[in-house]
Amino acid sequence: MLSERRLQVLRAIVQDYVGTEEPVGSKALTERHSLGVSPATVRNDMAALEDEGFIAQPHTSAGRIPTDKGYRLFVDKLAGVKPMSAPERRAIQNFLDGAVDLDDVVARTVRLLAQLTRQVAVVQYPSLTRSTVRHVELLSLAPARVMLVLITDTGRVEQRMVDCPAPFGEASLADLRARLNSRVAGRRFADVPRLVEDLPEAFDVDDRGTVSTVLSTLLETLVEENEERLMIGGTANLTRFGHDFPLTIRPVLEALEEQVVLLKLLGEAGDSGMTVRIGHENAYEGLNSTSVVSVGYGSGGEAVAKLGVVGPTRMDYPGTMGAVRAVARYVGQILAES
Amino acid sequence: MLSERRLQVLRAIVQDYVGTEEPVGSKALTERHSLGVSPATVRNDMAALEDEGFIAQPHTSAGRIPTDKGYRLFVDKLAGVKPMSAPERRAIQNFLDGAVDLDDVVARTVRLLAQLTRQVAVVQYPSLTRSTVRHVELLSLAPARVMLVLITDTGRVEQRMVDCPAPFGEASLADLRARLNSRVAGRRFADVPRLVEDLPEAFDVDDRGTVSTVLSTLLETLVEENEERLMIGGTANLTRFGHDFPLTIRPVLEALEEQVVLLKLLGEAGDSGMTVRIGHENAYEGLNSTSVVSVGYGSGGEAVAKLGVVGPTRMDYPGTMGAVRAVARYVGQILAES
DNA sequence: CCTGGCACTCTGTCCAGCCGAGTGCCAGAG
DNA sequence: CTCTGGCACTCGGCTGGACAGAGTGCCAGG
Repeated sequence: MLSERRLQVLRAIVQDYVGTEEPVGSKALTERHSLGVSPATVRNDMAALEDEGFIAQPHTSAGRIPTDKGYRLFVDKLAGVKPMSAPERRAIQNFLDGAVDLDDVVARTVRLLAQLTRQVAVVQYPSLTRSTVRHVELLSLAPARVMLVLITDTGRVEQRMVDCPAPFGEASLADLRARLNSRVAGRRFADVPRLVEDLPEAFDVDDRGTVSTVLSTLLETLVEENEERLMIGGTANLTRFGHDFPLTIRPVLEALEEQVVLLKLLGEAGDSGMTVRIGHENAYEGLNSTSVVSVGYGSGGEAVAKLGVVGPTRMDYPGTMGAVRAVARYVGQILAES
Repeated sequence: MLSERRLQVLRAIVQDYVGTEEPVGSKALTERHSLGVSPATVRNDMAALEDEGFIAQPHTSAGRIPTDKGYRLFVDKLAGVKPMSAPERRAIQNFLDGAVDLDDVVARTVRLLAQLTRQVAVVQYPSLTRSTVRHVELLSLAPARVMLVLITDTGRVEQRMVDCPAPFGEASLADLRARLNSRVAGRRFADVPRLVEDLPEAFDVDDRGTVSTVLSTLLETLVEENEERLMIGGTANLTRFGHDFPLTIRPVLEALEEQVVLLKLLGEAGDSGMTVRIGHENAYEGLNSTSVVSVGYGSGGEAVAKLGVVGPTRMDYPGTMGAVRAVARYVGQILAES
């Protein structure tokens, strides 16, 4: 096991490297942190840390930089989450309070996170399946054409066109609308399939085909992967990545465009509490030199979606984690109010 | 006026520079294009073109590169729009045909444009004010809380929460819904303010306040600037910009994040036909080294919104213009069908 | 008006050499 | 057993000079 001082050395290395973006040497360390020992001792400690794989040298005779494993230890044991200051918290709240609808909430959240962390922000829309049905609306657009609109308690709205196999009268439509809402309103979307299973049976034979079509469109809308949406922002912050970034930035931008990749990334993160994935811990190759900090948010106790940031492994973990947590908390409040 | 040959020289310079990304010299030009004259002659022509401001040298004794003015002349006089090939057109159509709703249409369009042009794609959602009302829905969420949902003929859906000054009964709500739809359904959003002006008068005194509140929320939703949305994609293509791009890419990413800037940019472009803005012709400073190719699209004859691409001034104008035009045409078709 | 020739300019690159930061190891002190 | 100071060594990055290559402008002649 590593001695207390060696852990302190590691902490100092991470902090300095995050600050200066340059490999840190033994002498600089003793000058900037009062470790109470000489550079030579620190050198021995560094050699030990390197043996254990927590730090590495870019070249012989350069300072050390933390490895992914080093950051991991730092995040798990050596650093806490830095809480936001009171003015920061107020600013967050004010900024989010002005939103007019869910799109606006998500858009503002993305901007806010990107600004606070100076990194790329990712915010998932509240999941349909984990939300509650507020209302299902059916509109007749043509004799055999219906628009289906789903509204959740988090304010999310989805619409789908349905081409009916047979003309569908206004009366039948109203009937279906009423029956549907009385069964599912206030219930969780996840339960909807079960709740509407036998609905066609209540209708005339003529209408059953149409009712089934409408219901199957409804169920399709709820299929995971299709129903997940997200918004990203702050990509301009990628330019602060490093000096070599033509090669670094490219795969990251590509990953960000692939919503599937991002959704998977967020999906893999733990469901409760904050998750930090460092460098190679990310399954997607393009993100091997980035860290992802994510957390679930929701209107009540349960998370309805996730949000987080993507940044260089060399990031200010305590600060970033603090910002992510605070934003998630306030977004949850906003959603609960709406 | 420039002689025919000098225009050909300019065309050749633009083509070569776009292809190689390197300043082009007189010798290379005569080798790659059969101009029928010697390098020395071309040198004289180049000197003339430089005097007129169409080309420039990065340094003394380097080849020439086109200026913004040079590209302008190229686009206006020397190059046409390269039509898409039949297979390309089929691919576009197939790709867009799979969309399930408007968000999906826009998302697919962005991806498609980005892939075809290998540049950053920008697609504006169909403008509310230029669309036609398909339906206005009102949902009672609480005694004094109403959700307003607008649906356009282009498939766009907007929702807003309305806090009513007084409780509003189901009957009144149904009444308002019916009256509202009978007045505005099928009409253009731009006409809505005029059409609903006197609506409160038809209601009981008790309900007038609520009706007015609902209507003013409806009108606010239609205010330009708020109602415009857009989607961007293909930012990873920015990495192909140039070798120096830490500085180049940054302001572009920032501009892309500022939706206001982009909307203004698209708004300034001519309403009909394709618009090409080259380098400094763009009012926004961050985009001074990029060109923007945009065109309106719509379900019928009239444009309901715009789409386009943002790329380096050194871009393949004929090909880009061809792709943008073709995509706009097919998106229009898709919207007309839905 | 076009062409071939010529002198000139400038950039990018390559190489050598130097400096500085940082390391590893060792012997000695506490 | 741990810490410290000293010392030799390594290596990357910067500097300066030299060089080659590409391209230009100009001029005299066809």
